Amino acid sequence: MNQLENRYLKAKRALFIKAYSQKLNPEQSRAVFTTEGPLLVLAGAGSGKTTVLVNRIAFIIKYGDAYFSDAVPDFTTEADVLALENAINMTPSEISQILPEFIHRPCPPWQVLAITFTNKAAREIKERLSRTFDDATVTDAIWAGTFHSVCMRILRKYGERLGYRDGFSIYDTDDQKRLITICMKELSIDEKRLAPKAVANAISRAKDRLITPDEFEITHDPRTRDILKVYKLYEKKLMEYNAVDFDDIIMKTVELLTCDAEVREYYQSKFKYVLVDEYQDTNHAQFVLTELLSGKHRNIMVVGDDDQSIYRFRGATVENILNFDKTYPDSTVIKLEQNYRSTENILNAANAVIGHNDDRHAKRLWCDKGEGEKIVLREAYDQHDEGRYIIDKINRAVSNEGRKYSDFAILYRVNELARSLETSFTKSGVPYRVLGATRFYDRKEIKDVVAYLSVVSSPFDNLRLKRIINEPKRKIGAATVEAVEEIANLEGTSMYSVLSRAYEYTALAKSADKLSDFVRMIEKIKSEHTLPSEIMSALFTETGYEAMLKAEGFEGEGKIDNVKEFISAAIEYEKRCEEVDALPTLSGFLEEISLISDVDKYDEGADAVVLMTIHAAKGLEFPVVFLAGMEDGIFPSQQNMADPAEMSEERRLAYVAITRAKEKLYITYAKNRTMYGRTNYGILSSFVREEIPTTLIMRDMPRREPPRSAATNHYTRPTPPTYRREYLSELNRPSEILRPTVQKSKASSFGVEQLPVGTRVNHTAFGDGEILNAKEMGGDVLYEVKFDTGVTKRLMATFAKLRKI
DNA sequence: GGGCGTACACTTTTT
DNA sequence: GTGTACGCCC
Repeated sequence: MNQLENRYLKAKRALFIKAYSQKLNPEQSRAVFTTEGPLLVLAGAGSGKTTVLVNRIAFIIKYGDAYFSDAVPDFTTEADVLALENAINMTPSEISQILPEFIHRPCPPWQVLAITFTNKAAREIKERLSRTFDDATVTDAIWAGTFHSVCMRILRKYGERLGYRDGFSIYDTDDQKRLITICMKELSIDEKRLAPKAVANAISRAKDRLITPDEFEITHDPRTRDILKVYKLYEKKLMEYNAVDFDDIIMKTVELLTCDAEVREYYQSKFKYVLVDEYQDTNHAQFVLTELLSGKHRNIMVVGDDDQSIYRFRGATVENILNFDKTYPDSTVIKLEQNYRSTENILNAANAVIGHNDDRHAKRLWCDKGEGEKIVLREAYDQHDEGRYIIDKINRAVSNEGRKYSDFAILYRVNELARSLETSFTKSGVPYRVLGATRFYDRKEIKDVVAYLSVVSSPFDNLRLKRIINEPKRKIGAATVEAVEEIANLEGTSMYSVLSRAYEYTALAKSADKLSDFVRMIEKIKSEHTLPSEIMSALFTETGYEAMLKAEGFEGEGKIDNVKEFISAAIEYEKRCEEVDALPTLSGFLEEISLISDVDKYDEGADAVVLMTIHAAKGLEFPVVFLAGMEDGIFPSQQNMADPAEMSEERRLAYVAITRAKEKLYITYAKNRTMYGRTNYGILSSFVREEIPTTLIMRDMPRREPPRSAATNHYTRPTPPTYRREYLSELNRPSEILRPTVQKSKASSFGVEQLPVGTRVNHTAFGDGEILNAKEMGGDVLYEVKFDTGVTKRLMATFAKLRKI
């Protein structure tokens, strides 16, 4: 390389860094500009990982590999180089005017693939990119999606090469367990000796590791023999039913890319740049998948934090991130250690805990935010006392410090803790939402509608057919269904095919009318409608499902509302398709709803406290975090306390929990806790007791102990918060707040204004509803409100800011 | 074939 | 404490 070329490259690099890294720190800039070759970015919690991902994609699309390629344009002259060298003194905007003229080698957006774990993360990347590119077609062309959605896109296109037929179904863990139970029955394997759940888990772990039934190892444990038998039959049935489970979505895509050279070549050429988020949580199958997809150009960038690997129980292997530099000896490794989220006290606590783990990439988070407040530790008498304490702290901060309810998150190790917390919240009237407790798509009525849709979409789906063939009751009993299944097995056809020819079989003579009616009904709906929402509406009424729910009365009404909400989700899906000029299809809609989770729907806009597990909170941040149930046996979990590898994972989970907090962290634990109907005595978690330095902690002592009536479920009013004027205006709520003023409620002997039964009201968290019942209680009013979402809540007037509509 | 009563299970769960 | 799954009986 001659002198001129050297100067050219040097000047170019300096300029790019100056022009494009204004908002980035030096490590972040390096990660953005290192576009070529394998790159590992170790991004600590809150270190601006998404910023790097988004900027890097934008940089690649705008400038491609120009910057780091050693190519020097032919036209480079002494004058060009001088111009570049002089440009270093220019302002960034002046530079950006000059640069594109010199070096401009954009990468087409469809050559970029960004893989995340959650839809939320994918959506965030797309949203931030759309702010960079005015042209929506650019953002739409980038493949940014979850592992599963990316693979489904490939499978929908080439799945037929593996034997899948149009409209194949996606089985969730519930369907998977059902099918495994069916297989075990067929194989006469005793469910008492071998739990279907354990088999499901074993098969999932095998698929995570790309182990086919042929490669499945039988150990000295006799149960592995049975597991293998089930695995084989399960696979056979999945194929027959034209269905994949969640693990198949990855595994079958790997199989396709491995075995089909044409498909592999197509995608390997297509994806010039591959970016993988949350790499520490990838399993072996996902590791191989990313290897395959990036195999040709080798421009693979992985971002992650080995300290935040918390899905080992689902097959994630931290080794993928720990060994990346060994897998790719020519890789670049960049560490992001500056944290932009939390204060020093919080970070030091997190660092202290995670420091007890070995076998990790050494790194230490730092920040320039200052010490901040100490971590508040509170011992509660029991779970009710714990709930009251948390609510009291929230109410005080909302009244006195100008906090919003949405500034608070309550995190816990197990969903079970949400139960008692929810009771406390309902009584207090503080708006709250529980994430992940009962998932919308896990509701029976929704799953039934999905089953109907699956039958319409794919006639081979026997599992879903069996779910709804007699729901609502059509007098088609288990014996008939079994006979149909047997015929289908003998003929090698689907049950639906047998149903459509029911009169041909003497064995079905008695029920042939009913079976034919069923098929005729499905076929009629199929022929009359094409839009998912129309099919759903037709199914809902014509199958008699709606009538069945109506007959259920009160509870059925809620279910009807849920189905209607589900239908509106389909309408929204159709609208979205229209926007991008795509055809709305039933299988497309079914795919979308199969691959969506609760956290994806977490709406940061609503002003309500959010309750969720630590797992669900990963990737999120909150000004104030309460870490509840911090007792040995709960966190760390009893089951994991003996195993060092599991303890490391618990510790990483604690690290994730602590680093969610931006300004203030509360840790609470209860001396007595009733769980699953049993009361246990608890002591403070060893993570706090032994690992967080006491200098970072301030103990908040209860005023008296034990609190009066703490053991009973009695409601004790928290200190009445004084609401500031500004608070009301902040909420931008012009209409009257239907809450007695503090003065009024103190003067309880005069009673409080009580809304008549039947009044329509609005609640910040639960939406609109109707008052079912109103009862005076201790100078306050306890309302029972049925919300339009179907839930009925009991709320105290003083705290539930109900607004008359 | 449907309804009711009694066991039993119950970490975490991005998809 | 609560939800679900299965078995028994009508």
